Amino acid sequence: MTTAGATHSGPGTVTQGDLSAAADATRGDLVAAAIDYFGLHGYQGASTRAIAAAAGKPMSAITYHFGGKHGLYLAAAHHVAEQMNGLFASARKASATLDPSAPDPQGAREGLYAMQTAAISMLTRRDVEAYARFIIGEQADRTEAFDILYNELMEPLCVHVSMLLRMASGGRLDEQGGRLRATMLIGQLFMFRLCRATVLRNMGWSDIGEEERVLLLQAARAHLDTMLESLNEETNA
Amino acid sequence: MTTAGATHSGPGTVTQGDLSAAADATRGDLVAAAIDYFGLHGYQGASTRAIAAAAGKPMSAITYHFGGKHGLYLAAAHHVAEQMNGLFASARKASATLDPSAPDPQGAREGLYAMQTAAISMLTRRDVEAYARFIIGEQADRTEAFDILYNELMEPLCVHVSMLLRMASGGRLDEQGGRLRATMLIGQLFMFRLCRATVLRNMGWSDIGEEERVLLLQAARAHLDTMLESLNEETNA
DNA sequence: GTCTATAGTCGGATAGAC
DNA sequence: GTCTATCCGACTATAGAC
Repeated sequence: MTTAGATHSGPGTVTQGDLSAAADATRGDLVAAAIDYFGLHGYQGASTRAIAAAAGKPMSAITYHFGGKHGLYLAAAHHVAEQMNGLFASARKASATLDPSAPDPQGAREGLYAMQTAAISMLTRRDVEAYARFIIGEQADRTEAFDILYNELMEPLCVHVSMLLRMASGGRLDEQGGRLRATMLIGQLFMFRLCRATVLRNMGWSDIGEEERVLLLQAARAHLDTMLESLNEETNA
Repeated sequence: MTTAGATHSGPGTVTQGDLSAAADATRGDLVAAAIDYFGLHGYQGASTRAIAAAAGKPMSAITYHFGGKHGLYLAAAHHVAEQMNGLFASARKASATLDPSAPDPQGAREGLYAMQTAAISMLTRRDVEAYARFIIGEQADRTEAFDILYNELMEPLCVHVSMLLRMASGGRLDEQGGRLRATMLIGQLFMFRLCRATVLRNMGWSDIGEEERVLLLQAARAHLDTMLESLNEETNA
């Protein structure tokens, strides 16, 4: 969503470029509000009135820009995938140069550490809370939005983690084993996002701050290390 | 919800006992339908009309028996906690006799295996799908239903797993460490329930059947074993 | 491109017959 | 206890002014 320095544009006083920039800003505001409301209240529970009001726009703006509630929902799904990928981008870049045909177990392990750190840093971000709930909501409905999220976000993420795991295990894991372990590793941390309220009360935490993130990262790393080492031992035995 | 052999009761032809039994059956049908609809569509997305229709009752039955939509929702929360506890009951019974003051690491480990097996067996049950989504929906709203689910289900479950973990680790885990690990262990498997659609597509599974459950249990056990062993090694070092 | 006003639908709650 | 009929509010979508 380019903001492009477009001020509020009176009719007839602006160039085409500014006009579409203003339209982009409107779309961006609507999508941001939409993710919040859809994530928190579900597709049906979120009203276009409330979303538009939160974005400071009239409801008819949704019809105009997205063709209706459903179109806005799909746009929100794309945005969620994009944002989440962005949050993982730097962690993935660190291990992007790894080549499956030239295994580097230690490099792969460090790539996994980076992914864990990135995941844990997301546990406190308020925007990610809405993203996560948006994703979960789709697991049951499985509309077009599910395909968007799966293809653009979940699949690439799982494939990457799975590849790192297989490389870090020195080839001890097959394709299926890698994907299974990747899912479990992701689930370990995802739990803290999805069941945040339960986890906070249960751990006696008031928030997931710096202190808690350190504890989590230590435990997550230790789990990963022991898992990889036990796999390697089996290989050596 | 006692079914108590109550047939359809015509007016004036039944005793009081049969009347309340029929009422119980009505309540039970409504609650069962409510969990389905609330779980799948959220609080707002589920309409009382649809719930009542699914239960074969008029909408006004909800007002009469539960005072309205909200009352039905709370009743559904109680039912979810009750049912989930029931599904874990036999696994918990196996380790209920363990006494923290007389540690039995091997017994505790077997208790954890039993809990893992119980959890994995839930991944295929359709009713548990609705339960799980019901629970997740509450993590954001945090209404009275959250307290019901937390106090009656999540808290006792986490405490039990945490106790088993601490005992199995030979006292190497402190209270906080036990709870943290318990959360992570639960999350590992919960992931397969919550993101079922994603996991199925990603693993190339069409369903989580006997074959898949075995794979999962093996991996989950292996994780638990390596975690416990690494904790014990640290103690011995 | 943006907004106001309006139409048509569906939601939950309630009253009252049986 | 159970059901039908009805009220009122909130929703999405749309038409049309600016």
